[in-house]
Amino acid sequence: MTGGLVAQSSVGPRRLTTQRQLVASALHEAGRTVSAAELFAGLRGNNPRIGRATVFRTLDLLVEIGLAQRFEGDGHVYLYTSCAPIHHHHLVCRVCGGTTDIDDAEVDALIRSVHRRHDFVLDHASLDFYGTCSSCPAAK
Amino acid sequence: MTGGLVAQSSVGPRRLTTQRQLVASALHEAGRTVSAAELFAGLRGNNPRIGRATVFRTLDLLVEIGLAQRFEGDGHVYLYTSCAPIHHHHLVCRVCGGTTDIDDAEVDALIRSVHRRHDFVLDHASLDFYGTCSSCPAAK
DNA sequence: ATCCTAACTGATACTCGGTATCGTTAGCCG
DNA sequence: CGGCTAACGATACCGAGTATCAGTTAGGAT
Repeated sequence: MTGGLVAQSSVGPRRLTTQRQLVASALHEAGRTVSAAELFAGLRGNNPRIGRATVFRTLDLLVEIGLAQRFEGDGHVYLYTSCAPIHHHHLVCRVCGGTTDIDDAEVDALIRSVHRRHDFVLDHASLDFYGTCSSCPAAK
Repeated sequence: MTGGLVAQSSVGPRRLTTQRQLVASALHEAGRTVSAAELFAGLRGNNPRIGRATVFRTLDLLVEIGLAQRFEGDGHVYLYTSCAPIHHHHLVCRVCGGTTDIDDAEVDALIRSVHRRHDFVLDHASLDFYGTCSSCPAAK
């Protein structure tokens, strides 16, 4: 693994601040997809001295270095989930916000097939699927 | 086919207004994914008497009756494309905005497989893929 | 240990896509 | 034609995300 909260030459040094640790651990402890606003509200509850902008900035950073993944939420909201810094695909439940990893091979087969048949390069980052997991009522 | 611009009992009568025809034809003539704002700007150029809210309302309506499809744009923007009122999946090029239909069978196989293996009901509406088509430089 | 500097922060103002409201306009059925 | 009411345009509003900026602080240099 090459990244982390403290890194790296080409973009300038990064600093491990308490706010960043707070955001990262809050995201990790959530254990499901959460919105930036949700995370901010939770963090404010415990520690009033953290700014809204900082939460957005830190989430961007976490995504950039691969410690979080960003999803499209329903109403123009970004949702985030903590994840290992290797690429994989997700099933995202629209009801409970839970995520499940998908077998890469399955999806990669589709990607190859699509590429072969349509001359189209899929953007892996967006290959996440949305639906309802079995333990949720089909609310909506 | 059961829907159209003029329909239907259970939700009350719908009216075929000039604005709706304008929006629908503008979307159809675009021949690619467009944002509501883009569509609004184009329509205003030709006909100053059309409201922003009407464009949003009409696009919602078109999606509802199946004459348009909504995609997640990049920065919390909805993108729309005109389409036949039957369900199918798309490849959406992030560079040129073009769309290509995907063979349903291919995707349905993945859906079935995912459902069998993960107890997860995929929401068909969101099964659109984003990437770069072969005729676009990999800008970004 | 302390100093220095630039990365980082919180507060706040802003942008902008989408929605709600409301008085007016105009389909469509009789 | 006349009336009912869906749909309209203008405008105010909302809320997520971004930009700005003066103050703060991590962390390497001394």
